[in-house]
Amino acid sequence: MEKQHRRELTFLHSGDFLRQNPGVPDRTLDDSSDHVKPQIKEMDFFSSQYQSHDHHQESKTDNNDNSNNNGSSSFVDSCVNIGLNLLSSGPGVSRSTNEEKPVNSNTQESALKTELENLNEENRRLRSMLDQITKNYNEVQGQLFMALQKQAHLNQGDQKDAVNGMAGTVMSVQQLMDSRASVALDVNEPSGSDDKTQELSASQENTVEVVSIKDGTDQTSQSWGSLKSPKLDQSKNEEQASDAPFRKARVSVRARSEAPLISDGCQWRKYGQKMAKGNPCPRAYYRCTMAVGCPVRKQVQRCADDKSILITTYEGNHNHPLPPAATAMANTTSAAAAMLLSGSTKSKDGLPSSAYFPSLPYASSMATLSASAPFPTITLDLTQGPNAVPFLRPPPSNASFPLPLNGYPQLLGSPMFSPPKLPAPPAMQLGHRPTSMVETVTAAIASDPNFTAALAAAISTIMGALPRNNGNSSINNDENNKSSNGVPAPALAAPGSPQAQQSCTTFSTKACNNKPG
DNA sequence: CGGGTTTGACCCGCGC
DNA sequence: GCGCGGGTCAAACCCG
Repeated sequence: MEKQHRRELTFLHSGDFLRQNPGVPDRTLDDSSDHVKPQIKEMDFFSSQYQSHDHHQESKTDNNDNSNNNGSSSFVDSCVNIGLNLLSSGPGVSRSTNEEKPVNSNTQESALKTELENLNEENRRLRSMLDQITKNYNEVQGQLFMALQKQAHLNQGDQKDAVNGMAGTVMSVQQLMDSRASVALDVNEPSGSDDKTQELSASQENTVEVVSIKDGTDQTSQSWGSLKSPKLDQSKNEEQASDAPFRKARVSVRARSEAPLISDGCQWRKYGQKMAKGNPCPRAYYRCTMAVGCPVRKQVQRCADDKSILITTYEGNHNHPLPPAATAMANTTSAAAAMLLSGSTKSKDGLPSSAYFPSLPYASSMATLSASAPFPTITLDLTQGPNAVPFLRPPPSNASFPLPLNGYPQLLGSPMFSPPKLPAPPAMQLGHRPTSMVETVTAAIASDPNFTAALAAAISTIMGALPRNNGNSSINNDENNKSSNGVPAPALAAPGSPQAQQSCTTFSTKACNNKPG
């Protein structure tokens, strides 16, 4: 019976209103198995009304429930319209039926009562509808990612040889950060990766194809100034002014590769190089040159401990469409970043829990926060590849976010979904930017525990061989629910490099990373 | 010649 | 205030 709703969802979910329920994030895609909880936390204005009238409606409740279960399709159909009406007209939804009849007070009273009842009924229906839609939405989302994963597998199969592990390094930051949050995505190539692959070719279109929907509108990029030409200080100043406090979000990818540079689907221009303290290897600075003024920059540096590991750190938002190859990782990383920043998706420790990676049998998520880090950082450490032993780390004892992650709702330029979840802070309007489809999807993924699915998809690409068994496990609801409840966060990331240690949060597929000691 | 890289200088934030 | 380190700039250089 879900299918019937799916259609509605396809367009409904593009909006954010489904997301405005705090309750939703806790559920993941895979609701089917569990709870179709009638309780809807999301719509406050509904709930308030609902509560007040609930007793009235109890008798009717059953009817509605029945209709809900049985005649859902028609129900939903009508509800969609109703919802629209309701939004626009508020309390007057059904008023039109009986109004404007100046009568005596008694009549008015009765009329009001009738009206109230009607409203209550409608509220009930809307609630039910929302519930259904929410559920369906989650399901569709899950299916979507499953499909994407499958696609990724197929693609992987095609270019397995060429890509082999390389894909992992494919990445680009579609829209990372506006905020100071920093997300590190550590992707060390699977051991299979060959040294020969000098240029890591992006595995096209695998994975998160969904995201490949070009936005091109992203613009965002408030953070970094123009490409070179300091003269463009105007824009620079504006940008700085607008998001100076938020500009530090990052995604860093650790790839095990001998190649000096990772081809991630974007074009980069080197603008600087510097020796970093504590690392014999120089750090190179790159700017995205795929579009003029693209604010995205990246740093490339080899891990001091393991020079075979290439650490690529991305910063900024692309203000241009990305090739499929670039979008996959971009969205993953952005999702990670969003997740990090999304308070609701974190464990109470403020750390994303392992529950976020139920779909990664070989991945154990590590969430750590370094007090030394100037901003929250997520590190997805995938250095071990699929064969890595999956193990669950004991909950870290540290874990305490020095930074109020909730304070960065606009991360990744995903205002679309942020507002509903978080009280829209002024900053959001500040950095408001048109939300692209990509952003929307990304944000949707990110701000939801379902992020797991996205991550899984991307990682599947990265690793070049995602264990099929539970590609769909990504849609495990319970897991996510737990996570939001503060599941024992996995152990501290044991970043393989000093750099990684700087990161605040680390997700890793490595059993114990490449850390020698 | 245009675009990318190299590299020393400069700027800025932070800690002492 | 000073020094340090990270990040950026931009002239010089290289390459196709």
